[in-house]
Amino acid sequence: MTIDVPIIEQLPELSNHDHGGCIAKAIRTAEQLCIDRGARLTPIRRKVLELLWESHRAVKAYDLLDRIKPLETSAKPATVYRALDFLIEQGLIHRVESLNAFIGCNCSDHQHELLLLICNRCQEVEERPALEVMEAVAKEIEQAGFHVHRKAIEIHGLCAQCAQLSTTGLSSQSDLI
Amino acid sequence: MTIDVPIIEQLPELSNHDHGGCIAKAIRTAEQLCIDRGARLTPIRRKVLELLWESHRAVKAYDLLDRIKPLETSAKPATVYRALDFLIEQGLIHRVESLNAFIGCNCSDHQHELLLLICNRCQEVEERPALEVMEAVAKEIEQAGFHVHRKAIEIHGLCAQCAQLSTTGLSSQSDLI
DNA sequence: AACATTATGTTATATTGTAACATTTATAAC
DNA sequence: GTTATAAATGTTACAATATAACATAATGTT
Repeated sequence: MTIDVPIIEQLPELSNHDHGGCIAKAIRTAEQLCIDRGARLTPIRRKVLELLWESHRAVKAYDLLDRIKPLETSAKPATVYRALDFLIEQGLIHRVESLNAFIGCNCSDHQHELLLLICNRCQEVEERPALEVMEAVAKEIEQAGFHVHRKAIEIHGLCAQCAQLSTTGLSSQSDLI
Repeated sequence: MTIDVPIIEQLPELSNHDHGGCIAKAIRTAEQLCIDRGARLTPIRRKVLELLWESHRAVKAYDLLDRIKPLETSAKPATVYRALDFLIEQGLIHRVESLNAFIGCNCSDHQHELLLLICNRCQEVEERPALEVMEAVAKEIEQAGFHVHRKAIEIHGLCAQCAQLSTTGLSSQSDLI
């Protein structure tokens, strides 16, 4: 006999901050930004953004779809991918290339060149502007005569808290990806 | 009436170097490395490696499969993915996360932390050790208390030669990805 | 030769993402 | 307000990417 608990419930929740504040702020920011740009944060787009902000984990498109279906019975893959496309265009979310997944973007100053720290244990993703990294990348690129359109800098490993757990012997075997 | 030419034939070939040398060297290196480690560079694995070295472009798994099928009629997706897994484990190729594709690795000294410059026009991928970038990343990560397993640093844009073509007005419209 | 290990064959299916066209909803022009 | 236009969504179908599970074959070890 097994107990059928969604995997997400089994993961450690390390965002021990007022996450409600994160969500509220993200939505408010998105609303204002869309107003300023004359872009339309429709109910579907808004819902996808909210779902992405329910945690600091990257979420897969079909997981979003499963969450939306009960609310919007007509939702299909295209529904979700279109909303994601819109949110990416507006810089409100990021695609995590190495996970085929998406996260809300909290770059306060709309600086969209950043480094993602992806924890293989708790699955949380931290965005860091990492200005010195960006400068070093810019230099390297200039040397190569390359002209940048887009950067994806994704680091996998263990976040500080999960690394702590590992050294204290509480780790599972699944953190060595 | 259309002429049915494989897309790869329509792309500019900018690797105007002795590419045969690249291939030969890569295979020789792989052979020696596998001997040293007691790993088996079987015909399938070797063929996949050779195909990845036919250009400096990232190649998709199913394109590899199409190329292998005529030679190994029993080849299936798993055939290719297993070979790719092996080659990645051995550090002989890279997965390009942002393309879901693969390239031969030429890090001479088996330094496998590197930056990929991916040209959106000619599709060529340049690996660069980018030591200063890696140092900056290491610092940033240390500040975050993060423990690295794996890095994916992928820059999309135009390589020097394609950028040149763009400014001289020979560009297509498809290079702004 | 017998056994264990590794690699490959094979079937089926899961996951991720797009194309194409129809319909609806919102915005702009009159 | 009605009409024209554009934007967004609905819908169907499918393409592209990837893995699981188990069977068979090849290789290495004793």
